Amino acid sequence: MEDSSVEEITEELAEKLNDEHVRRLARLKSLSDEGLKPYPNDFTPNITSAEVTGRYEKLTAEALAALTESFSLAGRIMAKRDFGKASFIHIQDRDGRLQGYVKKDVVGEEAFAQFKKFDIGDIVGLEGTLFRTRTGELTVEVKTIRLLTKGLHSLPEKWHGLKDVEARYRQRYLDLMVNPGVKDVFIKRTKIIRYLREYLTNRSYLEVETPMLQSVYGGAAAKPFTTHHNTLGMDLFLRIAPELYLKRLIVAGFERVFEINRNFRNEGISTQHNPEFTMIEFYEAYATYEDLMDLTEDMVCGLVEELHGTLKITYQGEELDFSRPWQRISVRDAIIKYAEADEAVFTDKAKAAALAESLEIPLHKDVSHGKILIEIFEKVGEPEFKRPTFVTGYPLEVSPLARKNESDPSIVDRFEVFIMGKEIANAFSELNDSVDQRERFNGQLAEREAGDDEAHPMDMEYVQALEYGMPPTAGEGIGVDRLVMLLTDSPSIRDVILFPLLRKV
RNA sequence: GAGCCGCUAGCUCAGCUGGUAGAGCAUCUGCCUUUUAAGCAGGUGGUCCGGGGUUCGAGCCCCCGGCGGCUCACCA
Repeated sequence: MEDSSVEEITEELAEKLNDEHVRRLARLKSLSDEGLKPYPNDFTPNITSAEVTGRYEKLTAEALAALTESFSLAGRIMAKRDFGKASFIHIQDRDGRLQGYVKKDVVGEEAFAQFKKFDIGDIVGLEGTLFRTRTGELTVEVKTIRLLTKGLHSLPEKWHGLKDVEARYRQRYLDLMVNPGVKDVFIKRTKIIRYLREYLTNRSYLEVETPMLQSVYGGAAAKPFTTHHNTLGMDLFLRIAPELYLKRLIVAGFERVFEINRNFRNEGISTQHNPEFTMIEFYEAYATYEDLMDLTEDMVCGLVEELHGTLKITYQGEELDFSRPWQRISVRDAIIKYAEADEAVFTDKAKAAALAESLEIPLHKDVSHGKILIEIFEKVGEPEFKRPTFVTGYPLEVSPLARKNESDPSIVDRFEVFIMGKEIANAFSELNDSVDQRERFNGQLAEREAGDDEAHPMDMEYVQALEYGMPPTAGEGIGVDRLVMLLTDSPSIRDVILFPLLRKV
């Protein structure tokens, strides 16, 4: 029972594995044969490396020598420098690294002989007191050290780390283990999400969860993933957005709800797109899209300041200034300005189509006027908005869930936020007129039949919910991954998703 | 989906005009009780992404395929 988990190294096995793997298995076997439990779970550290550094880094060598307190730490051996009868190791735990000094005449002959069989990559538990080395490094003088888990592979190189991009994604644990900074990105990601959650919670928003498996998908223009429920014998979609369910909850009377969760869109993969990505969507009754502009500025600026201590940050070598007020421009003005378009394109669909053609924008047959305009905007306008910009005045036809503008019925009360040329947020005053909503869905059906397979599907149950009365409401979605990219200076969405989707090997 | 680039030891990378595989780190042996990319001396380690082809001979040239990155297209 003692070593049942330690494999015998047969010739057949050794042939399959590389030399290092075989050597480490042999060491584990040998330690186990000497009576060491190979995978113990009875070691409890009482401090972490960062806590040690935080508390004792400033103490002089003399002050440390006077200290009698003993500490126990656990972590992975990241470096080992042997000196015959002594050795320096660095162990890494969740919040940092700390050096340990293992001396034969301190730990004893037998323990030292065992320690010699420990390798870089092994997880150990150690106990000892603190001292400062001649070169000034705060170090644990190790009194006892135990193997907690054997590592059977050598770690990536100590100096260059793990560079191979594919390996970094497929074996993210190695990336996180050996590449400095990667952990920080994901810690920041968590802080960002926590900030957003607290910000809305403090404004009396209720965090909810709505279905990811849906029999009718909606809330965005995108192609869905399909799946199947065996017992119900029913095909289902993975949601492309939570929108229609969150608004049902506004009908229900929650008045302020939000959800932070994954959406799934069956479309291209790029540095800006992962098939599953995280959105925060929030809905507030008795608010308008203009209220949400203020909220967005306030929330994002607060976040940037909390994370960076300033509103001026650097993204990929360019300065990015979040200072308020953010620039505002309408789709119409952006097209006039950046496409140098004639006003007639807004009233004359043929002229809009001609402009699109001159910009080499491919359009399918029977495309709506509004869709043409938005395509033109995306081509010429989007890349221009480096600093945070609210774009308003979206065409009705591309906004089937948004409230019509009162003075211009060809547009809706909607904005998107662009930063560094990328869409970060999308918000609007919600359409709460059920009759209008039904007509808009019918319009989308026509678009679908005309060949737009991302047109919004009809959702009669949603219309029925609106019929019971949804208070005037404004709602917004923010692409969390993209926000994290900006705030962690990451060029690819895969840098901010722990396990991005890859083809299977 | 298209174009370009990449894939060589566990990791980071060299490899000329086609001539039979190399370095550093890791690892092994020896020396070494305050080092930190420890040091010194000497070793081991390869499905050169896979499959075909050309050639006396292919890591290198040609064809097919795989995986990844970037750009473009679609999308957030």
